[in-house]
Amino acid sequence: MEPREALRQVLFLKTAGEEAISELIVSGQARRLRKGEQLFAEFERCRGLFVVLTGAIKVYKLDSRGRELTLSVETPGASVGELPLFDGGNYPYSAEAAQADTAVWAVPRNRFREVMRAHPEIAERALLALGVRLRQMVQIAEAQSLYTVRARLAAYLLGVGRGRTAFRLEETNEAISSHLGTVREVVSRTLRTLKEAKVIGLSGRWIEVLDGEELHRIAGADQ
Amino acid sequence: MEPREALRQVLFLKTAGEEAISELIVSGQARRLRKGEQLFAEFERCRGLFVVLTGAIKVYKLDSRGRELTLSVETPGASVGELPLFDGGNYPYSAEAAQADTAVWAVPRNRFREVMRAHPEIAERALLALGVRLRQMVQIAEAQSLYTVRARLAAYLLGVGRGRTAFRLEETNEAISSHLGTVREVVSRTLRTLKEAKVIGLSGRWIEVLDGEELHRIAGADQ
DNA sequence: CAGGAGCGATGACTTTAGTCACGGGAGGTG
DNA sequence: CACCTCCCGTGACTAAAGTCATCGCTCCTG
Repeated sequence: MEPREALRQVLFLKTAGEEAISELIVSGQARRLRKGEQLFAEFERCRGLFVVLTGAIKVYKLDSRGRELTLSVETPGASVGELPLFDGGNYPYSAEAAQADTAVWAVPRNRFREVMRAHPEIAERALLALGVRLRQMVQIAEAQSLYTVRARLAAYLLGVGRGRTAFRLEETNEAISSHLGTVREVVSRTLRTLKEAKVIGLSGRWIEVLDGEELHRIAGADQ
Repeated sequence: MEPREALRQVLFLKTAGEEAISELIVSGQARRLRKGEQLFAEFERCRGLFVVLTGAIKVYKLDSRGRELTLSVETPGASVGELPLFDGGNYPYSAEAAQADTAVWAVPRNRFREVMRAHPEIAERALLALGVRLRQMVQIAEAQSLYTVRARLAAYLLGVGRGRTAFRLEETNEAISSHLGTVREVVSRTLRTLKEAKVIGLSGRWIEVLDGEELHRIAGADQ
C-alpha cells in the first residue's frame, strides 16, 4: 500500500487536511521488517508514529517465562503503538512483524508532535482512536477472565469467519493460541471437540460452520 | 469531598480554567447511592460526567452466568465511565456503589460536551486520561491470561500493602476474588498457602509481609 | 532425494481452578 | 440474649487447562 493511502486510512488521520498528511510523508520513511523482526519492545520509550503499509504487525505481551498474549494484529492502513504518542509514556507492549514482507511508515516522535500541534483535528480524533483500543482491551480482559478456551475459540472462529460458512484458518495453531491466551495443544484439542460435537467441520486448515447458532451460543455463554 | 475540590482532582480537569469548573458545578448535581446501587449499566448510552465525591464506585463486567470481574474501584476525586464521553459510544462496563454513603457529581452529557468544546484544554488532557485507563486494561488483560491466581493475589497484596509490612485487608474475599477474576474460596485457600509458605502472616483480616522478596517473586514470575 | 524445520495431532499425566456443601464465628438488632 | 445476616474456612470432588513426549506430514533446501 502507498504511504499516502495508508496514512489516509488511519483512524486519527481520516479527517486531517491534505497538508498534514503531506508533512507526515516528507517527515517519515518506510521501514521493512522480516518475519519476527521487532518493531518496538515493551518498556521502551516512544519512537514515533508507525503505520502498516504491507504485511502485518503483531502487538503482544510476554510473561517472564516466554508465554505470549497477542493483543492485536494490525494490517495495512492501521497505526501501531500510538498510545505513547498521545500520552507520552513508554510502550506497554511489544510489536513485531507477523509476516514476511512487512513494511511500516515511520515518523519520528518529535516530527509527529509538531504536525499534531499544527493540526488540532488530529488530537481530536485521537480520542476516538484510543477509545477503540480501550474497548478492545476491555474485551480481551473480559474474555480472558470470564470465558473458557472453548468459548474464546468459538468467538475467534466467528471473528475470522466473518459470516462465511466455510473458510480457511490463516493462522497457525500457535498464533491462534496466543490470541486466546492458551497453548498450541489446547487449540488443537478444542477444535477437535467442536468437530466431534458437529458444530464445525474440520479438515486440514479448512473450517466449515455446521451449526452457527450453537457456535454463537458457545462463544457467548461460557461453556 | 466538596464538588469543586473533587472536580479539580480529575485527571482531565486538572489544567482546566476556573471558569470551566464553575460551569460544571452549575450544570450538575450530586447523586447519592446506596451500597450496591447501580450508577450505569453496560451497553447503555452515555449519561454524562460522573465524579466520585464520597465512598467508592466499582467498575465491573458481568458474564452471562453472573460471575464478575472488577476493572477498577474509583475513590473521591476520580471520574467514572468517562470513555463514552470522549468517544461517543456506549458503556463497555457497568458501575455501582461499592460502599454505603457513596455520592457522585453528575453532569449531563450535553452540558459536558458544551463545556469541553468551549475549553479545548479538557480534550487535550483527556488523551492522558484515556491513556491511563488503556494501560490499566492492558495490565488486567495480561494478568488474567498470563498469571496464576497465586501470582495475581501476591500482586494484589503488594498493591494494597503499599510497602507497609503489616496492614488490614479492607475488602472481603468476595471483592478480592472479583479483582483477581476468581472465586471467594480460591482466595481463601491461596491466602492460606501463602501463609503456610511463610511468605505472609495472616490472622483474621490482618496481613503481615514476612518475606517481601518472595512475595515479589511470586507476583512477577508466574508460579 | 536425504535431511531438517515447521506444524499439527494426540495420548498420558499433572496442576490449577472452580463447585458444592457445610460448619462456625462476629456483630447487629428486635 | 436469641436470632439472623454476612463472612470466612475447608473438605471433597469435578472440570479445565497446561505439560511432556512422540509421531507423522509437508515443504524446503542443499
